[in-house]
Amino acid sequence: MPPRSATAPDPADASRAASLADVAALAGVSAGTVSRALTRPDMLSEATRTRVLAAAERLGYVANGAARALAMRRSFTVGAIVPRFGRSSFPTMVQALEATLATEGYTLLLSAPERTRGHDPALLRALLERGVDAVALLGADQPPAVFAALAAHRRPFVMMWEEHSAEGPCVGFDEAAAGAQLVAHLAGLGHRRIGILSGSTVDNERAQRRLRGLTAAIARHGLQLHHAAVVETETGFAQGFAAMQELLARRTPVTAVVCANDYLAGGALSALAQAGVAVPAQLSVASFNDNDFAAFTHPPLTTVHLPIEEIGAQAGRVLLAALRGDAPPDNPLLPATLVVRASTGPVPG
Amino acid sequence: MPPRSATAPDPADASRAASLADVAALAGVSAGTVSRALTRPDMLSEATRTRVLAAAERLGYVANGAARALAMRRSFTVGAIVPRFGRSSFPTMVQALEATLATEGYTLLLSAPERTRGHDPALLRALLERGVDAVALLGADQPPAVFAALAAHRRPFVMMWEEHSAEGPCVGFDEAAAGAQLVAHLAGLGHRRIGILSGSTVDNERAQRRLRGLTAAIARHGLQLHHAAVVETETGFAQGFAAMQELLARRTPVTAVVCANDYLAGGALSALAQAGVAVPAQLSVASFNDNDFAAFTHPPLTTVHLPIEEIGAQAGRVLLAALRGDAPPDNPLLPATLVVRASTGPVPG
DNA sequence: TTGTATGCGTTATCAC
DNA sequence: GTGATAACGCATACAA
Repeated sequence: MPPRSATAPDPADASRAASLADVAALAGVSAGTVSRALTRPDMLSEATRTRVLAAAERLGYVANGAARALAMRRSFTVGAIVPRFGRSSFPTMVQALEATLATEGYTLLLSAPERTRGHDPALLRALLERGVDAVALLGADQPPAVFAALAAHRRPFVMMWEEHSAEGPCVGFDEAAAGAQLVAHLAGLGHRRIGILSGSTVDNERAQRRLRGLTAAIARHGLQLHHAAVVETETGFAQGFAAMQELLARRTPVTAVVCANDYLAGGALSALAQAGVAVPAQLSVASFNDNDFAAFTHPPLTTVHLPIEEIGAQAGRVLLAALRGDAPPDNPLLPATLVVRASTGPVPG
Repeated sequence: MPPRSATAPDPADASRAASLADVAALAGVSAGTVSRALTRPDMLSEATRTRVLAAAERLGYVANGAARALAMRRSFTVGAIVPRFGRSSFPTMVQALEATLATEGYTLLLSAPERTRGHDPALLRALLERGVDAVALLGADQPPAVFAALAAHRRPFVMMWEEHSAEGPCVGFDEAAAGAQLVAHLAGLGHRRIGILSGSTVDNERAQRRLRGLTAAIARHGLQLHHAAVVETETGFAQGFAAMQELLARRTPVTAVVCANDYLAGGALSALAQAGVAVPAQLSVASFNDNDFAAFTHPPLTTVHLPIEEIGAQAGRVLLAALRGDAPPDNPLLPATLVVRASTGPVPG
């Protein structure tokens, strides 16, 4: 609910923006005709259409979306709630979402709350008030009120970066399979003792799932994972740097480390370089690749590559189909790809 | 203009969302009273207020923003057009903008076009149709039609990441001063021959200004800049990697390289490490710091630090002041700070 | 093909 | 303090 305190920029400005009626007057037709000229050009005669269009052009007419939304009961706007937006790979995803929605005339209304506001149901409410036709969410880990509100307002929605949910359609990749690829690769190289640099799992289902997938795969391969070899930290270059320093300080006898993302891994590699630990001669490092610079660290990182942009694009397609009333598109888990690079090698000794 | 082809999700759904009238009926009051209960609680008697609020709660009432925008002639929405969003430091800036606007109840309507759509006046038109009360732009390098439309619709606007413009208020930092700090630092270390890894200047005023500032400072210090020592490339880790390889291949006798941002610099450092060039023993590297991981590369980068988030926050303040009808806030160029780290050192030999 | 009339859900201006 | 009532600007069903 917007505050009532603010004062309007031009409360009672004499010259307001041109309306349909203004255009109609100038063109010498009725308002209805102008409306049709703009939205169903083929319903008009060539002559009046060009006359109306010229008038609209001359007045610099821009439709009033609020009035249109009110009349049509739809806004051609899609809301997205993406917390912790500024420090992540999400912008890429969101841009892809935006591009896909734009193909059918939809505009993205982005809610990019800071962490603390991340799960505030008021965010969705704000979006609904804005009249969004559909909503894209990050993950399925939402307050029940969110799904209730979505259902009450009959708004199609999709959960991005999520595998499955009883609540509705999800777009994501198979985290467990991705982690398993990483672990299998390391196991194949002979590594038995593996460390993990995990993203912070508090209040973050995605980080939790990623960590679970890794530990499960490690167990499946009969490898060892000392809890002292798992460092959990916020995502980021700096955090990866510190986390690796922490891991080194603990002197756990791991021969390989898996990082939950390439920001972390980049920082970790820097810490290793600074500490004089040779990669992969003394320690192998592998990582999930969220941000596409894994290939350009030194040494280049072995990663599982995740199609981030594709999540946004696919999420857009899911929503568009729902908005059209079409059957939902094929929506499989997106495949993650193992890319072996120089940062992993055989066990030392 | 949205396409007319799409069909509504629930064209004539029997149970539509609760409206003011519904709440009024349930509470046994008039619609006007409900409106007041929601937006000016103090104008009502304690009794009716609680009754109305309870009714609204029970019906899960959410205001219709389109109707409100139509009646109030304002939407409490601010538009932002930020091209090339996915691969940059802009998300940080946008999140700060969003946070600042949220303090006064405004929502951000983000237009994040790909490069090719970046200067399309249709983007602004879409935002205006959506009824935004104000607009944040990236840079002053906009088609004239943009400023004309903004003026015609009397929409306050601000240009982010921009120093000065006759068109309106700008928020940015002093690129030339920042570059000068970098060059002065290198000159002080004895470097005479300097190379530059620039962002792509085609169609990018910010990259151009950054490059100009650097070359001017280099000239001022009487240093040498061979044109062969300037490599221009898209921003990104991968691009920095390739650009540095290119620079090395050219065998220009530079002793220091300045990178236009830390993504580029990170890639460049990786290329140097891979090529066996010691930093800074054989080559010094310094950089603009857009993304805050300069401290964690190996070696850590000497940078000028740019307060990216502050741009968004300040831009938000400028807009809010204009929306309030207040005088514009003090809006000085944001200061850039030189941070000397291990990647720069004296001239070899 | 075009004009007319009505409704969309709020806010705001009056009366009471 | 509260209830009618008139905009707000557009889309659309229906009439012409």
